[in-house]
Amino acid sequence: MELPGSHKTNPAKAPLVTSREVLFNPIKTKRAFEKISTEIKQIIFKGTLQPGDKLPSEAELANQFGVGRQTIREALRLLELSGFISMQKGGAGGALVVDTILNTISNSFLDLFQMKRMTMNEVTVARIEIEKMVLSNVILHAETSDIELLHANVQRAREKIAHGVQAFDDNIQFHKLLAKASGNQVYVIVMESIIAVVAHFRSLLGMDLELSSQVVEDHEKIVEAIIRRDHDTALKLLESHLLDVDRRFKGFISRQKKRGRTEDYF
Amino acid sequence: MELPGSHKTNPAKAPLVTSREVLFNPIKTKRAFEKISTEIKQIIFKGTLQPGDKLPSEAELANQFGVGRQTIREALRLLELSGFISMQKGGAGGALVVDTILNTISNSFLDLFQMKRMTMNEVTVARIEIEKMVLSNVILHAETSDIELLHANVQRAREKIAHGVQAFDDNIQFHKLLAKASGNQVYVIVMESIIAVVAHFRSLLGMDLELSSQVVEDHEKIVEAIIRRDHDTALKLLESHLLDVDRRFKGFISRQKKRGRTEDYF
DNA sequence: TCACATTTGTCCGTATGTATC
DNA sequence: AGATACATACGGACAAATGTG
Repeated sequence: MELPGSHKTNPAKAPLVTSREVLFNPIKTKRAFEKISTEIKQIIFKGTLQPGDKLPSEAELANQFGVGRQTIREALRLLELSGFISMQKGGAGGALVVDTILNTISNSFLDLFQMKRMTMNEVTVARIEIEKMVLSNVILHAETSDIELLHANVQRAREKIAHGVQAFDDNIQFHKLLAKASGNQVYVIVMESIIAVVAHFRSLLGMDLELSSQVVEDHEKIVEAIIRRDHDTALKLLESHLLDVDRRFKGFISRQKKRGRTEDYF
Repeated sequence: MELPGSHKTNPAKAPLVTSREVLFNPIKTKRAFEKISTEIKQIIFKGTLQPGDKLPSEAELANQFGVGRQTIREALRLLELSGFISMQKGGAGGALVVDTILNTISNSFLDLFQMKRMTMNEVTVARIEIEKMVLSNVILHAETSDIELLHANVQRAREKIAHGVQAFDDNIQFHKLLAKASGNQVYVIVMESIIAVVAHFRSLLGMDLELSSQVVEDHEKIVEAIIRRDHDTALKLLESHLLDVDRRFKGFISRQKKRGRTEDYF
């Protein structure tokens, strides 16, 4: 791994224009830790540093970049929150290159919900349309291996229900697998984000075994329709499934409102 | 504003379970700056701190939380990158509460693209389907004020073209306005993210005036169809517009490949 | 099992640049 | 223009965690 040379106190504040085609240079003069963060990010983009690799220790990075350790640490915070590295304490610890960017996006999406920049109603409406679109793609060109994953998911969930255990995580996972089966990463990301909000919301409400059981049944029928490549039936099943879950959500809410809870999510 | 009391050296590592329904507490013991970050985030969620408000100075925050300034700084980095605050240096400076979460999501989405976790082809395919869906919503229930914004956008772009100036930003903005006109924030976010990738890609290629001009013409026709509430025509126009832009992208790429550039985006 | 080395996490003091009044 | 207040950054120090011999 190669890291750029050192330059203390930022001599003469050189332009340092490596990017091309940038009209109107950013107003904000980049701070040292930002430069270092983007520098390391570029190295990861280039593939020189890959998930699994380890960055040098903070002290060494400070040496190589010619800055203090505090600056390095703030740069690492950026990379960590962006999903590029994960920190590990102790002897053989350090900054490990990972790729959890997807997670980062879901978290920010959830932040938007908690900032009340979107309502649960908007999420539901968009979710139904998007998920139907995804399902169309799945039926058109899903690989059998992906369909098998869906099938396995439902089986696992069924067994849990049979043992009186909730299948919360599996039910969430089902929709992620659906997006994956579409073969388009963009859908995976969008679905993951939307599902994060739904999961958050559901965990606020609490789930009972009966609902979990109903959900698994719905999922099972959808998978069967997918296997038969029965486009229309699959879409109808999905829509009624999502609408049903939505109704249950709203039922929970209205019952809670009567007990004094006034948070409005819809 | 109220900030929690101080407690140095984390006495006895108390469970501190404020969240309900959390089975399997997180493996990673939260670090001080993470706790402080989520603490402040909660205050913002609650509405006690709103965009426009200012946080106390780093020194004061360090006092109130009973930690060192470095810890506060790292917490502020998290909040800054998450889009909750923006730092301002100088006399009356400090941490200003803002809401640029949307921006954060677009940036991460772009990161995924640069990590080659998705291809330009996937983006285009998903974009066409999603944007058609958005447009359907626009025609069904867009407010006239939103349609006027679309109209004004096209007019502004036309004037720029007439003066021989590119309308890059306006052309990008058009699609964001379209999402806004759908009335669903979820679509706004998804569109913003996808458009961020498209804009990045386009800036890599460079644009000529002729393309910009063609784009504006397409947009204008789409707006006209929206005003007439002509659903089918609008969707057809949009699809051919997006496919056309995609063809031009691919044309650029194949010409560049002949000149030795081998980056594969599709 | 125990000591040791390494590395992150945290604190303090200090200096500097910068925007505001 | 000068004073002030603040973020930015450096360096040294110690605590805590974790793997290793």
